[in-house]
Parts: sequence; structure tokens; C-alpha cells
Amino acid sequence: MNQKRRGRRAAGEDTRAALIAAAREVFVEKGYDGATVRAIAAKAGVDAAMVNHWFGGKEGLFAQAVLQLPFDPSEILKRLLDGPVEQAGERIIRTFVTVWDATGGGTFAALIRSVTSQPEVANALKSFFVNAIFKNLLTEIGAEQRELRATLCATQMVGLGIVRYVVHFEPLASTDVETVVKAIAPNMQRYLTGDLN
Amino acid sequence: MNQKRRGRRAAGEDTRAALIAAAREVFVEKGYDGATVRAIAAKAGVDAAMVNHWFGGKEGLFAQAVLQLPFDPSEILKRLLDGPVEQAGERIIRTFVTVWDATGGGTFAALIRSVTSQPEVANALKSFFVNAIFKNLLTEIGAEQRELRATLCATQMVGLGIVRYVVHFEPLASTDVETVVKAIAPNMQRYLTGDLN
DNA sequence: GCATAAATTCAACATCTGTTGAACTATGGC
DNA sequence: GCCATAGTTCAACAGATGTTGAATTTATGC
Repeated sequence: MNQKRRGRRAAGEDTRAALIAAAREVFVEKGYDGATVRAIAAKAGVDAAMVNHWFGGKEGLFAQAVLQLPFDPSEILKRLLDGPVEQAGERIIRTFVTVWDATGGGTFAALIRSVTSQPEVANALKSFFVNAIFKNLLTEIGAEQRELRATLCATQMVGLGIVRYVVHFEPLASTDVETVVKAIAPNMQRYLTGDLN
Repeated sequence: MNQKRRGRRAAGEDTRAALIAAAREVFVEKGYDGATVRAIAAKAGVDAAMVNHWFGGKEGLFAQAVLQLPFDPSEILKRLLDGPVEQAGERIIRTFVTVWDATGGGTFAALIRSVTSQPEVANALKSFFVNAIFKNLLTEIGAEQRELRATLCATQMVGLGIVRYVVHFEPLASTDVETVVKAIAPNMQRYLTGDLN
């Protein structure tokens, strides 16, 4: 084992970025409580004290690594609105699955895994899914009962995410995007524009 | 604070049961990792060592308190099959919400909160929802693509459970049973008997 | 080049965790 | 009534965890 020399490293190594990257992985796999500062630091190849140095503590690192959602809600919203309203459900499912598949579902799993210990995560979920996406979408569509519809959409999205990315129930976990879209999009569409009574 | 006397208590006090009850509450609120043996014992009004005495350790208590599902799947299945097929979705949602509402959603929240740390919990979720309920139900109905349909049903159930019982998104978290049924049952019905292509 | 500041490791701490063994006390069979 | 036993508390341990301060090394400004 090559023991590290003390003191400042040669330029070019970005410890901060390495920590964030490592933290993403470990938080994803273990959740907030299960992930230890030492494990993250080890994966980043630096000392645990660096977490406090750069982020003020474990919580600060978590905020940087996980709560910084990797997409711009308004960008997604624009994309979802681009097209006929009666295909919005389809676009939602396709966008969602494509985007999360691309990250290996990791960020989503991390969010869910951390709902336990971090109340802020529940709020992150809510402000992202419900408020930033669905409520605005429904406003543009001009739907009624927007609040209820938004939470209904959330049930389908969250449920899909859990089954596909967290607990990996087959065959849904491995089904290709288009099949998933065909299977789920009509249900989403009903929550958006259908009759709820 | 009335300090406890050592030694055996007077008859009539069931420490084991008190521990299970307390464990349910604490596991529900904190999840497996977040719940400490000391906290559970304190809530039960006994010493932490009792957990090891009665259950061999924290894990044993968890198995008794949470994984012992409070319902008989075959009983539920019978209830879901009792009536016209085209109303099965409705019965599912009504049964589900009624049952979990009655427990305050606690057991469900505990399951989800523990998906993180206990892989067995994911399996418990799967064997309960997917295998014991939906797959059998779909077999009775005589549907095709049973595996896919079962997991689709699971997405809606799990998503509803999370939104209503874990993260408490309003208004869905507080909506009365019949409104929830009307809103969601048709979607469930489509996963059971509708066209997925 | 030199002094200051920044980055990094290391050792240690305080706290909390699950578990264990010993000490104590009521119960129940005889 | 005696006594083995089951139930209970207590004190303590070993391990892990987040955090902190000192020590050390490199980079940067002048």
C-alpha cells in the first residue's frame, strides 16, 4: 500500500470533484446513513478530513453530491410541452425512463434510499416532481384539479422508479424503453387530462 | 425518574410483546438503521438487553416486528377475486388504501424505509405484492403477460403507498378513500385487463 | 527566493452503536 | 418454605462514526 505523503499535493488534482463523484456512488449504494465519510473518502483516494475541509461536513457533501439534480426542470418542462397535449403522457414516460436509464437509475435510487433519514429529500422529490414539473405542466395544459393530478402523476413516476431502479422487479426492470412507454403512458395521460370521477 | 429495580418483574407484564409493539413504532419512524435498540427498549419501558434476550439481537426483533405482515395474502386474494373482473382494479385500490390507512400507513412506511438497508425487505415486498397477490390474481383472471402486468400493478401500488404514507404529498395524502379509488382504480384496471400495446 | 496561505494527512476525541456477562429478584414446582 | 430457573437491570466493552486540531508539504504572491 502506497502510504500518502502529507501536505499539499501537486497541482492538477481536484480533490473536491473526486469527493463529489465518490459520494454520488456511495450515497447511491448505501443511502445517507449507510454511507460513511471514511468510505467516501477512501473511494476518492483522500483523507476523511477532506470532507469537512471542503464541505463543512457530511451533510454539506450530501447536498452537493445528491441534491444537486443533474437536470434543469425548466428544460425538461419545455421538452414535455413540445407537442400535442394528448401525447404528453407518452413524452413524460419516455423522457423519464430515458434520462434515468442513462444515469443507471443511480440518482433516483439515491433519492429514495435517503427519504428515510433526510426530510429534505422528501422535499426535493416534491419540489422537483410535483411542483417544478407536473404542476407547471398541468397549468400549461389548463387542467383542473391540478394539485390532485400532480400527485397522481407522482405516484406513477415514483412507483415506476422504485420498481425499475431500486428493487429491480423483473421483467419491468429490464424492459426496453418503448415497451415501458406503451404500457404506462396511457395511464399517465389519464392523470393529466382524463376524467378522475 | 423512577429507577427500575433489578430482577424479575411481577407476573402479568409481557415484555416480549411490549418490545414488538415499540419496535413497530420506532422502525416505522426511523427505518432499520435509524432505529436504535436503546430507543426501542426505552419506548417499551425495559432495558436494551431484553432485545438480545428475547430476540437474539436487533435483526431478530426486526423480523418479528416488521416482516410479519399483518395480513394473510390468500385472504386478501379471495376478497379481490370476489366480484366482476372489470371491477377488480377498484377492489384492489379500495382494499389497499383501507387496510393501510387502518394501520396509519405505518407498516408500509416501515417496509419502504427499510428497503435501503435490508435486501430481504425488497424480497418481502416482491413476494407479497407481486407474487402472492398480483400474479395469482392475474392467473385467476386469465390474463396474458402476467409477469409484466404484475410489476406494472406494483408500480402503481408502491407509488401510491409512498406518496400517501411516506412522503405525504398533499392533497393525495389526505384524500378520502372513495376519491382515491375513483382516481386510481381505472388505471389499475388497465394494468390488469387492458391493452398494453 | 521568501513568507504566507492552501491543501493534505494523521492521530485523537467524544459519542453512539449493538452486544455481553454479571448481579439481582420474583416465580413456580416440589 | 426451598430452590432452581427465568426475567430483568446494570455496567462495561469493542467497534464504528463524524469531527477537530496539529503537523507537514506544496503552491502562490511579492
